[in-house]
Amino acid sequence: MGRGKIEIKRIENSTNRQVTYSKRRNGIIKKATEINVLCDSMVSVVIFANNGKMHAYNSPSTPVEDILEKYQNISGKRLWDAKHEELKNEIDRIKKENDDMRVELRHLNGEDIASLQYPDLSRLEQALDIGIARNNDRQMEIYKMHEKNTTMLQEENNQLEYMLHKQENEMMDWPGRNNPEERDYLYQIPYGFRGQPNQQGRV
Amino acid sequence: MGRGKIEIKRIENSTNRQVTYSKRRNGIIKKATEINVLCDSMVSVVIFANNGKMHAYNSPSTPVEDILEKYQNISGKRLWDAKHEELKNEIDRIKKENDDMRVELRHLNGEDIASLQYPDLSRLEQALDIGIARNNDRQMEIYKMHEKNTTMLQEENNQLEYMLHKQENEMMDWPGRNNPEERDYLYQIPYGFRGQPNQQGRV
DNA sequence: AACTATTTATAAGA
DNA sequence: TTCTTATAAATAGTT
Repeated sequence: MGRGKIEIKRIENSTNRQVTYSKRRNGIIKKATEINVLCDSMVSVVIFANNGKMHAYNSPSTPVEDILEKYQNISGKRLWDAKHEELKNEIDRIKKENDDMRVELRHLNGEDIASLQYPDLSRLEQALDIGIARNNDRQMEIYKMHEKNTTMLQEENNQLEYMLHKQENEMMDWPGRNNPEERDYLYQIPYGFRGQPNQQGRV
Repeated sequence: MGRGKIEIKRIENSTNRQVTYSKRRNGIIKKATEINVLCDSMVSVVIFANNGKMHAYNSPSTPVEDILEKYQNISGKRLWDAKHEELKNEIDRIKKENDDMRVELRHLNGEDIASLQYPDLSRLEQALDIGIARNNDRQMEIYKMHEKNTTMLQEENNQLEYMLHKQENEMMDWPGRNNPEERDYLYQIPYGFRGQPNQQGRV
């Protein structure tokens, strides 16, 4: 399209090439904007001239826009690689931490200790002893708490029984005192309403 | 360029839009190859159709080629994201594993157990007991080995002493038996040559 | 997917 | 570069 037909091969005349580049570059970018508008498609065009200068078109607000922008940025690839490298390094680091802990756990469970020698063994024993001691403390704590609760329940029970008997005695002088249904009434009162025993220390 | 002029705005007729897209897409890509050849420039064109399908052109052997290729690859963006996602998921997974082990380790060390209740506590105690037992076994094993080694050394010593006395007695009838220098000779024989005591069981 | 009348892009020239 | 313009190429509407 032009005054004459041209073969599609490198234009040797540098000035000519430069001019053609400029014209056709505009042409492509115009076409890109057009297809974007007409067909509602995302387009990205990047052209690097012979001299290194870059021109680009990105259809606006497309999901790829920023990504391609990053890539058009010279450091794009490196950024990507760096991110990967970073993530991989983190994985390696955590994996190592993981392995170390796994070994320690196995040792604490008494596995794989056939090769351990003295300083390590006694360190391990010490750790286990501390664990046992603290576990015992905690168990004792729970035991004491249970004991306390039991005592409290017992007290509650006593009080309950006392009230029951008091009620029975009082009912001797009331009408219906010989009616068993009425006497069972106390048992139907929900627990929470039967007076307020000390509730501190409950779990 | 066509039977009639069209306004550059979204083509509402879907079929029409699809056809126009297809034609113009080919046009742009043709132009891209042409400017690449004619002007020796690097070009990259990526077009995403409305329906999500992607077409792309990359001028061959440009420095950015492989970068953009990744993007122009249909799953390019998704691959990238997927790779990142994958790595991040792995990190999360390992981190979780890590945390679990850390908690277990702390529990075995008797830390953070103030909130533990019974089933867990006794399970922990059991694990610790097993650890202690195996640790003891190992320590006993090492102790026995030491004992054995000591016994062996003692035996060696006895044998050595025996040989020494035997030598002394024999030397009574030899010339130079009163020469102290000659009697010290035995002590200078390297240990390994003084007979062959049982060496099994050495560490 | 082909055709073709027209529009558009652009090669060459200024 | 930019403008001009003859002509090649692209493509809208049609089949």
